[in-house]
Amino acid sequence: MSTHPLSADLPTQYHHAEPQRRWYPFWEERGYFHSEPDPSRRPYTIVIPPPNVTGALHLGHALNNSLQDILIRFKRMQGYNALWMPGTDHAGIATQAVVEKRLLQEEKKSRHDLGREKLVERIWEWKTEYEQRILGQLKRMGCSCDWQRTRFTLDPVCARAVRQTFFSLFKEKLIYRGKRLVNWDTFLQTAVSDDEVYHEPIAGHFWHMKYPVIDPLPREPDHVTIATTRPETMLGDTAVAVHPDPAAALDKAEADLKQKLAEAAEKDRPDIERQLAAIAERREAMLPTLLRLRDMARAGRKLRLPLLNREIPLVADEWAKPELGSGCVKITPAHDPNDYDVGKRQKLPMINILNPDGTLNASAGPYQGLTIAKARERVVADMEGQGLLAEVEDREIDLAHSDRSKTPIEPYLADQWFVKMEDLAQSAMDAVTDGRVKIFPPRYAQSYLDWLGEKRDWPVGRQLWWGHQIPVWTANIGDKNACERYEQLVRQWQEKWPDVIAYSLELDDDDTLAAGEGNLGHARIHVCLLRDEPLLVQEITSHQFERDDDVLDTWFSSALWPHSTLGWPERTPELAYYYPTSTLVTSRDIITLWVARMVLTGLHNVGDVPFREVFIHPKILDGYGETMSKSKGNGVDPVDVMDKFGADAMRFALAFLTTETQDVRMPVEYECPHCGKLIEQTKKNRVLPRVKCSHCGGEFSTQWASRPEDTALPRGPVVSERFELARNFCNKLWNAARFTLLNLEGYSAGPVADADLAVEDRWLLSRLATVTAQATEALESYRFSDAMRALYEFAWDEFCSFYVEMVKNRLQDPAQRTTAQRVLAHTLDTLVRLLHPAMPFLTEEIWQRLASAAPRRGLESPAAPAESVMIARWPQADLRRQDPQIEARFAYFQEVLRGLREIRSRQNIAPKTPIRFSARSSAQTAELLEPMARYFESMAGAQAVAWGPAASPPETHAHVSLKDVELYVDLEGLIDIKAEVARLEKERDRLRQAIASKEKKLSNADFVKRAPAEVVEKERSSLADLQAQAATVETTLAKIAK
RNA sequence: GGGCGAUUAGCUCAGUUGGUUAGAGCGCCACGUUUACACCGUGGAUGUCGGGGGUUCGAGUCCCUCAUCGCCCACCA
Repeated sequence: MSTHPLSADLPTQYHHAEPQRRWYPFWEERGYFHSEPDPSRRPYTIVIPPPNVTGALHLGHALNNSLQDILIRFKRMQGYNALWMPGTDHAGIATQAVVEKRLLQEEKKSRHDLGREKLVERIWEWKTEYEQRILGQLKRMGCSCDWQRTRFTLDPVCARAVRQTFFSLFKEKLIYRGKRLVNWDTFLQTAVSDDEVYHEPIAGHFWHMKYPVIDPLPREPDHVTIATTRPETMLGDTAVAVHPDPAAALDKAEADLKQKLAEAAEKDRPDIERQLAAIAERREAMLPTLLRLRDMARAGRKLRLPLLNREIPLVADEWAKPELGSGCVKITPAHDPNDYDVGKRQKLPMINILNPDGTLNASAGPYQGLTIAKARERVVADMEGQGLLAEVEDREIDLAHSDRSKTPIEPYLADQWFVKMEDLAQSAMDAVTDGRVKIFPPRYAQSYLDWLGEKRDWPVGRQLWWGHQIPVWTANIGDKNACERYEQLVRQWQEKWPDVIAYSLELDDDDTLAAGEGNLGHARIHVCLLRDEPLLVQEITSHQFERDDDVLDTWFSSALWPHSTLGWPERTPELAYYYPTSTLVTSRDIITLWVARMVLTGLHNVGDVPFREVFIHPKILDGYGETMSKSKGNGVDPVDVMDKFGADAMRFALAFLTTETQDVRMPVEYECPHCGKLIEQTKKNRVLPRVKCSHCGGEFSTQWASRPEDTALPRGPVVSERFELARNFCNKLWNAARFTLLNLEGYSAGPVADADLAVEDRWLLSRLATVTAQATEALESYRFSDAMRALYEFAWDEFCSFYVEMVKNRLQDPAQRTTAQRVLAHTLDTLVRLLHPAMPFLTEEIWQRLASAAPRRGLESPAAPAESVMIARWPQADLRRQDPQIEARFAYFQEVLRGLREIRSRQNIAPKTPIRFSARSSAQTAELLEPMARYFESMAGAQAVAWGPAASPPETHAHVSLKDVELYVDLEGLIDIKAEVARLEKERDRLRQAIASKEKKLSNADFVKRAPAEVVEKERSSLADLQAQAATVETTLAKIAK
């Protein structure tokens, strides 16, 4: 139709770039993204999981945000007042680490060279750059966020919420000071969180060392043996423990093992039996010694800590397991969490032996100043020199490393602020168990509940500079009098600045704890300020209060996100209207870190849950099944995908892949900018800033390029064939629209009477009603893949492959053209609305073009369409149009059509050669099929000569057996006997096999007796069918053979 | 060590409450430019549904077990 006036403007391929550029500003300018509280309408609200400003978004984010936008657009079309609250997260350590790393690389400076203020300034610059980039990526994706409300977790609105939350928790004594083992990164000189630590097995040793007993009595051992993988920590030892009742402990261990043995599988038994034997042996060999040591511990006997010559007690504590090692364990309270507990129970001193840079401090005596590695060597050598090294075993150790610096982690205990979780956790658990918060898929509720159920207190401090600084000022207290003085002082301040200051006292657990340089434990008073009242700050600092250097865990501010973004603690209209929000869309790895904490802070601060429903979506994995992350280099920039395939294709593909159980595997390739060929992305090349094309040898840069010599190269985008299905679908839809538009000449709107509808119209409208209902239901229950699949199949297989083909004739017929146009326009209109949430740009492009070709649309009472599909009404499933009889007719029609085409194909009959056929079937089926005769002509070039039970095969024919229909094509002068015989023999074999299997089933007396009668009946009739088919095939074969 | 999930065509995945001969897309083979679309159309080939056991008249689907992979949590003197 190259002569059509519109065709020049309608290329045969959909070009995504132009519509993407055009329609986003169109929507934004009209304010469609913006929402204001409006009590007359129901709100639907989503708060974005704020992306980290660490770097650009990857495909995982693209998935997360595509789904949110699909929901928001869907609900907006359904008439909800839809708000999608956007924003970004400061992401504490992650962001600080990337900026520090860059500082080191580019300027060879550490953060200490720069100082706190300057570093934070640098991070803000980074944040500004990446926030822009992230928001730009979201816009390119078509996200319909209310940008006027964009928040950042460090902006004043969020900061105020953080401050208020911290203050009230502090005041309620839900924030307290405690000791916690921190993962100290000696390279970055900062603590890193547990999830930024990875374990790597390295070859290490297990050293057995002897600690002499001081003045052993007769019959007492003169030393105890302990074992360790970290011998240098002995310098911080303050006791050795032995079990208080080793005999009972051994009994229990034995009983447990026996229990296990009883339940164990055959192959595990030898191992358990070995362990049991070991315990028996131990009881024999070691129990007397352990009992004696226990008695010595009770008697308060002391050991001499070698090398430092410190006296340390032998204590009785259950932490020492008689079934392990020597049965005795060294206690280093300041460097091991379990030992810390022992230390507290036994009131032991706690000696920190480390400096922040990982060297040993003064507590290490002669080893002061050494690095840990050096100290380890020296300690081992010195112990050996004194004859105190009993044994060295080789052993593989799972050593903790910092994810940021790749250096080993040194654990030590430090003062930390904790949030007491007992009641808060319980409230969050209740919210899920009683259904106020629903989690989809439901199995994830389990991990949520399990994690909260442990009610572990939440350490909220981080030794960083980037974040919300903890609003606590601390003064050391010298003595009891000073304590009273301070309390009095604070009370005065409280009178002067009511509700702005709270305080707490931190007293030593025990005055006998060792104090001094580098050691833990002294009394302090803490004050927490709701805001930085200048006079008050001046006042407290003048009394030797110093502000805590640490900042809050980044999750502390994100925990408040649903209410802080709405203005809490102000009682804003937004908070009243939009809170609780409707749906949270996130990934499973932060259910505990984030989702659970939002629920508990929401309940604590606002008194209600933050959201009604949580949808947990799959994770995007690379071709190796690994999650995408920056450190692995396997992240894919959605912009690459959108450049090549378009935003609509990317969104549709991601939603199409979002099933309930399966992660999304996404093997990717580089596309060479020189030759256009694809190069597989491997573990090796995915981290490189430049890659050499294996086809043409040309070099190109990747997303990791930062040096000028790399960025100067042409960029090789990362692509994946997994988007092709969606890209092709976009094109298919575009062409369906193109066909419609090219055929709407002379279109006039007007009501369409049922009597005017052709059979294919009624079929299409019936299917459309069903698909509308399916898609709506699927989206409402977060079954994105089902929704996309239903629409894809309807659009492609039904609308394009059948309806469009069938309607072509009628469009040529002036008498039928009008109705055909109206149905066509209406269906495209509906389909475009259904697809809009997933494919916003393409659907808007079609919508706008359709608006000029068919300015009024609809079957019953045509009306002008909305000015944008984005604000058009979501289609209502018109269930009255569902017509099972028509659908049954079509099922037969499609089958016969397929049969005709199959015969044509296997007989190599040219498409233009007309054929004639007979279809033998029941009268009922014939009645359904007969009216379709003209479509067999137009769509398969086949003319029907006979229908019904009496239809007989022509002399020479090709045959195919369909459900309820025997189809014969007259092959007079056309037959390819060889092809037909081969085909029929194959068919015969297949039928024989099926018959045999059915007969076997039906000859099974149990089956006939026990299976429901209808199932048996179905099997019987199906067998009869198969036998009839087989008979026909046999006769045909016999005939042809002649 | 505990928990969750996965394992179905060469690849990536669907498969409702167990019930005819297990599906899709890509890829592959053959044919085809039929006036929306080659990012297309028509047809075709391709599966011991991870292994083993069990329940059942009947198992891809339910139970047990083993294996492999992934994720979460805990621990590692």
